[in-house]
Amino acid sequence: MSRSQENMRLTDYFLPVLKEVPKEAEIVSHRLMLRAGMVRQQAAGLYAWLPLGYKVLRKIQAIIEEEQARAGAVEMLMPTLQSADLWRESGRYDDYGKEMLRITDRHDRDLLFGPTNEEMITDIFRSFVHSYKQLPLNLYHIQWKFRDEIRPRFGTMRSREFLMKDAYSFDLDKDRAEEAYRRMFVAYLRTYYRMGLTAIPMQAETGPIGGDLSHEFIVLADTGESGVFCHRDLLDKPIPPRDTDYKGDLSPIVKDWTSLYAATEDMIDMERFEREVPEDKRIAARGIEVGQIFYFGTKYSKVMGASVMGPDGKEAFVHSGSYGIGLTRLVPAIIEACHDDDGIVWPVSVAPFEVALLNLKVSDAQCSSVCEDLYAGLQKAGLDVLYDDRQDGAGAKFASADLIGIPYQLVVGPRGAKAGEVEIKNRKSGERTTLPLDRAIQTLKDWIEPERRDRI
RNA sequence: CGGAGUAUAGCGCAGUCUGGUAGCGUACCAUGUUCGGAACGUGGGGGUCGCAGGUUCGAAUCCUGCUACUCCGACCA
Repeated sequence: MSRSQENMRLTDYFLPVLKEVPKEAEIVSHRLMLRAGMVRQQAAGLYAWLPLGYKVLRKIQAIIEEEQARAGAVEMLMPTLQSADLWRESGRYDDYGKEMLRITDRHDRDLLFGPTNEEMITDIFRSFVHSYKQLPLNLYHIQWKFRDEIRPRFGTMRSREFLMKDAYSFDLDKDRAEEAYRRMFVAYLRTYYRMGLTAIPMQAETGPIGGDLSHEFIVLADTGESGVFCHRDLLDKPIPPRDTDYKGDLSPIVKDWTSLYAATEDMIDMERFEREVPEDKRIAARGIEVGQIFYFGTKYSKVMGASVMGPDGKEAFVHSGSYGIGLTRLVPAIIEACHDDDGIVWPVSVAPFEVALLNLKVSDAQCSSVCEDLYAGLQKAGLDVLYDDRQDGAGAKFASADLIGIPYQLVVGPRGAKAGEVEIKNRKSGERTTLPLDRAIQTLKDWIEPERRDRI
């Protein structure tokens, strides 16, 4: 599993930071994403991902892929456009409503821009899988979806076009399908934790996708769109470790996480909440939904004829679930959870760069030569570094490094360069450490590597 | 989809009421002095004033229509 290493000199990069906030931006994550030059709105609910934002998106994607693989899901890629016929089979072509973008091609064939992929994956499954021996199977892809929201808002939090990971599990019966559900449940806990988020699974409505077992994963944030109620201890529950045996029984973990009451406002049973959660443990807050998992049984396999031969020689419709994570929503969700007055404060694991090397005086030969050596050394040490080699003054460099939220700033000024000293600033704590030049790289390495959360 | 707004330089805004050569800040280019928290001086470039019609000698400004975007509500990964 390789990390994306894309070191960069700022003078070669494309980072259009804004001093002023475009007036359309309402919530803090949207404002910061625009100011940090991460995205640009191209139309209502449609965003171009600029290099810095795209880099974060790819780091998020890499974490999701690692954890999906760990849980046994297999990655593939399905097209964005789908045939209407497939959706007529499931009956959803008429049910889905105006949220689904319908398209006609030159031959007058009805197409749609996929809002989700249950039909297509079921079609693929039924074409190739005919035996229980090929189960369990969990296929997923990370692909752009389109839902023609009545009112897109909050930047990429609720955009019309959005990038989503959607996984689909196939099992012989309900018990095995619930095992698949638990594998995704555990994978999700790990996925969000690795991104520096505290996400709480909550009972959820199953919505238009249908089914009878579902959890939403919610990150607490004041700007969240849904009201949530839960037990405080859920915030500190231990995350299942990387060596969790996904082939083993995961129900103790799921039971532990679901034993404490947690529900969104749509599902809340106030009486039960007050009965089960002691007053000092009650949290009533707002949250952002960053994922949802469903078990929906044979809902699609029946109507679309996806069945396998069982060990008993009988043909059975497969039991399925679907498991979504909105990547383009996760980016603002992380920012909502991780920012201060000066800008974004990225967790190391999703930061576009791990270190910002700030050359405070490019015109000073010694200062620049020290920076060049550090830049080469940091790359060699496997750190993801952005070198601010612009001609600007120190203040501008501090301000933009703070704004774009790089976790560590390695600050090199002419005075320090002469004395053989550099300074490291921790973006989150604001703490500054002055240390000898020759210890800078190793120190950063020692601080950063554990924070990547890729060994937990 | 109901309600409310906005549209003038990349971004933030003034100018519109009361029609008369389109402005400010910032960003950008050149240049000099600066250089540890978004430096300063001097000079410079950039706008069919959202679009289409109309009124008028003359429209950013008045009138009509359209479009786009934003906010509040109902809906949602």
